[in-house]
Amino acid sequence: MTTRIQRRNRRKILDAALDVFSAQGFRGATLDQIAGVAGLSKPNLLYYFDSKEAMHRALLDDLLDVWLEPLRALNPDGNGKAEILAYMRRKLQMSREFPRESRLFANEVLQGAPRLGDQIGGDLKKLVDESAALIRRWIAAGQLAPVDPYHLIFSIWALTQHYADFDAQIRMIRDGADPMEGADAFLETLFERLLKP
Amino acid sequence: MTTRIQRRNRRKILDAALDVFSAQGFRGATLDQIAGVAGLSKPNLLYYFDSKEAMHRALLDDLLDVWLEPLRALNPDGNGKAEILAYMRRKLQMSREFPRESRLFANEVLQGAPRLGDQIGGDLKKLVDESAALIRRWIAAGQLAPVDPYHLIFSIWALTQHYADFDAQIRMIRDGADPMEGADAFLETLFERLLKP
DNA sequence: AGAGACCTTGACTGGTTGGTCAGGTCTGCT
DNA sequence: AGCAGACCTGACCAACCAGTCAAGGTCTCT
Repeated sequence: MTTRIQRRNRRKILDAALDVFSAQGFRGATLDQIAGVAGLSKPNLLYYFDSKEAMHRALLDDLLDVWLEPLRALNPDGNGKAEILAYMRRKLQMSREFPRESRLFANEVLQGAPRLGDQIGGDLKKLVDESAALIRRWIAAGQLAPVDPYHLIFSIWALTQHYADFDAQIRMIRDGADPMEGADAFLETLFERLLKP
Repeated sequence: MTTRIQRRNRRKILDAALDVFSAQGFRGATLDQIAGVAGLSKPNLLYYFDSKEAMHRALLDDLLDVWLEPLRALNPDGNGKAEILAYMRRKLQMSREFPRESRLFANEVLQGAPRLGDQIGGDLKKLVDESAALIRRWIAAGQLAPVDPYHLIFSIWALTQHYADFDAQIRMIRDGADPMEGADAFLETLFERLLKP
């Protein structure tokens, strides 16, 4: 049974942990930092989670579901090009709404995905393989230009997540303007032209 | 004056540091790991570099020059579309040849570029601004489809570096096959279609 | 109100890490 | 050979860090 206080504090801790892990990486983050952001004492963090690693794992477990939802939402009966464009838009929207999650994921993968290897090799791979097969069917049906489906998926990931992951760089180059200003239109054009049969 | 031994050992240390920093991030890396990879003792590392941070800075200083060289090589008198495509090819080649450097850079930017802020805000921004102006001239001359030059540059960075930075993920999805297999052809098609006037 | 479970924390511990230092070894030069 | 300077290291230190624990505070339910 979980109490009201438990729910509130677990949420506060995970939110703070996401702040810190996504900005510093797993090893760079300290429990003191997380405790500071959460407004709780360090021993109290460890009352709710067994270890620093448990917090990280809890975040990653939640993350993968959310992260893959847009890909799962591809509709096999829809129009190929429209579906891919919609997928791209959803991914871009996620970078806008959940930049911390994007950076958490990026940190993890950059370091070889030591704590995420199983799920990437399992669930994620399966979903990507299925989506690739679906894209191939769309191509065969003439709804999409013939492009490699894997690279197509990777390119959507790369382009959309770049705005969240490299936010600091883009912001400095663009003098602090919203890094994603104009991104929608640009990506729309890019994929429109790439995919036109 | 620098001796032969100094040159050899500095090189060994920076190479080992690049290995470790790019795989673990700055805070995640330890001097013991670097010493192990370099085959030198920890105090010996500190005989050649004042601190852990000095090693990191030395790497970043070297890096930015190499990293921006392809962008500097844009030829204002060349054909716009051909120049951009050539730039993309050079960037992709760099991801292939220098994946560790790419990941070092990604780690740094992901964490807000705390040790690279000045250079990104200075040299890099200046170079990008100039390149963007050049791209606009090419567009005005009808050599290139009218796209936002900043987003065009970002898209090249995103797509090419993704193969180095997210290597672990791509490798798992593609069952260990060379992650960049087919990338050249895919990106060629993508930018060809995007940029055709 | 009172009992009992739940929540919180100051003080501590053992291990790790960046960095120091005194003294020893090697190298290149005459 | 012998010397000066460059190179190297074991032993050490202070700071930091994840995690523990006993003791005290708070909430909830009757």
